[in-house]
Amino acid sequence: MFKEIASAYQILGKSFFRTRAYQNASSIIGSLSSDVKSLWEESGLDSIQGLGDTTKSYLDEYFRTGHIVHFDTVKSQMPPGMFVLLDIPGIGPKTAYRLSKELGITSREDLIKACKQEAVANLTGFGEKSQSDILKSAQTPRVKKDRTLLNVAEDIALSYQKFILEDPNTVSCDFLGSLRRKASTVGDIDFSVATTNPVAVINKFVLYPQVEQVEDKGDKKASVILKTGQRVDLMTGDPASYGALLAHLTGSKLHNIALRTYAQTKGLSISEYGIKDQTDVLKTFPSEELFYKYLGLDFIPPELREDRGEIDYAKAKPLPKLIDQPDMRGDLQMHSTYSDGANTIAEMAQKGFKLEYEYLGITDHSLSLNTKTKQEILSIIKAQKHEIAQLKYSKDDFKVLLGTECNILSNGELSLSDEILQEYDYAIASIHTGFDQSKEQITQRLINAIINPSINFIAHPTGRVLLERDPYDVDWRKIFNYCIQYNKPLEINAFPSRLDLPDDLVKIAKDMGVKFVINTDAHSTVHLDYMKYGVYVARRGWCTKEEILNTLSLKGLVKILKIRNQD
DNA sequence: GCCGTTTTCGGCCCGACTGTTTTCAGTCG
Repeated sequence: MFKEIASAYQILGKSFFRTRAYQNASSIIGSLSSDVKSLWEESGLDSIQGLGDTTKSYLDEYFRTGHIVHFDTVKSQMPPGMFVLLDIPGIGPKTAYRLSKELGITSREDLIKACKQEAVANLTGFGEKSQSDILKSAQTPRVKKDRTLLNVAEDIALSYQKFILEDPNTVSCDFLGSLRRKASTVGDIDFSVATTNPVAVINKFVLYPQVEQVEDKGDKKASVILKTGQRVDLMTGDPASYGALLAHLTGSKLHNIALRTYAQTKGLSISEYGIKDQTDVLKTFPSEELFYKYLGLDFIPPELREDRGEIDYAKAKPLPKLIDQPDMRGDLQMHSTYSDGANTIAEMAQKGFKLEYEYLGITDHSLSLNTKTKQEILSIIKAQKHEIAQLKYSKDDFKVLLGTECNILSNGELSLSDEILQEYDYAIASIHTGFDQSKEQITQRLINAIINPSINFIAHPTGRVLLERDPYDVDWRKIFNYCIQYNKPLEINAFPSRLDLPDDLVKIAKDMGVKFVINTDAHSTVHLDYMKYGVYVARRGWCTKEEILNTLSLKGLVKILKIRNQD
């Protein structure tokens, strides 16, 4: 909606900067990891940087009434159909306006017809080439999903990177954009290459066997579409000035804008080639470290480059030392053949040992007292404990814990009694049913679990499944306060389709004082390798190892997390 | 419309690529 109003303002000749403010609002809202309506309900949007009073009042109006009167008024002054055309790549506000105004086009189909009838090429300012480009673009079916899960994008990018590195002209090759910032989902897959022979590298780039079609190919950059549907962009740069190129293309867009605005206050102008001072002399930087240093800033890790205050922070003091994957000493949520896992407890444990963890917790889904008697459940727990006791490892400080993932039922109760829960070394609680309940109901269900002394932490707190299922409605500020009061951490679920809590809620919770555990929720030994994705989320939430409890030794963990049966 | 290390007015990120309008406008990232 904000993007549409920006387009309309552009046509109406409103101030360029006012127009851009609407584009910025659209970018800011689009770059949030959480749903803007949830944030509105939490805090009145004050936690979002960059939205001014006007924008916030429009959002407020929208969430209260379902529409924005001012927006309706503005849009009614535009030809109908203009906004539909804005979705077509290559068509911006001016083009959309002219096509809908002068040719009466109101749909993609109209546009295709007009191109075929040569009507577009006859407009002044348009020619045959424009017409055929527009036709092609309009006929290209919308991609099924415009974003890809981070782990999928990473796998694709690693193979592609290997291919690019085969070319002797490639000095180095890096990921860029949302992929490098480790965002939970990735749009385009972006690469940069440092080279003194960009043409050779670009020629290699387009020959990758997985390429379906080459979209653009110039002297400096190229774009292709893969058979799997993703768009991949390559940007090349000279090794001597590669630092500024990396910074420019890593973004985010909002970070770049903030960085350039900051540079201006020092009389400096930043581009992907380097930094110019007031005498217009370009200074170049082979590395990003030198680039940020020249600006008087602490090096900003890519995960923090989201314009969430990182520039002010890097100016004033060193940025927090973010948690790193080697800090992780254990994994506390996974499933075995006792529930829906593919591997046995022994196999999961063996893999955890190989990952050099100090401890690992098996947390099969809880059995229900509806289908099993208490005695049956207790005997299964006994069997699991026996199986764990038989495990032997070359290092005697590796420990396998027995936990359970207990359902928070729709009526707010837990699926197991306290008496049974106490048999486990620890218990985690999570919601698997009743997703559609009201915010009050879901919040209360989570609170019930948090205040229960048998529950050690809450797993995948928002319930979202990326690209598939929205999170349920929760009063997060209230939950975070309960977590602090009852000393209960929240899980950062590392499973790539969950990544839950989302990074922006992690930052809010962290700032309030909430602690976390990062777990894979593995359903097979292979999934235990997903830990890194949870670490990325924690990094994007500004977490140091101090906020993540499973960076502690077993002894420390037992004490802080109140793990049972560990004398 | 937004915002503050020249702060409540006056400025606002920077460049590549493309097509067409021979010098620039539109779109994109």
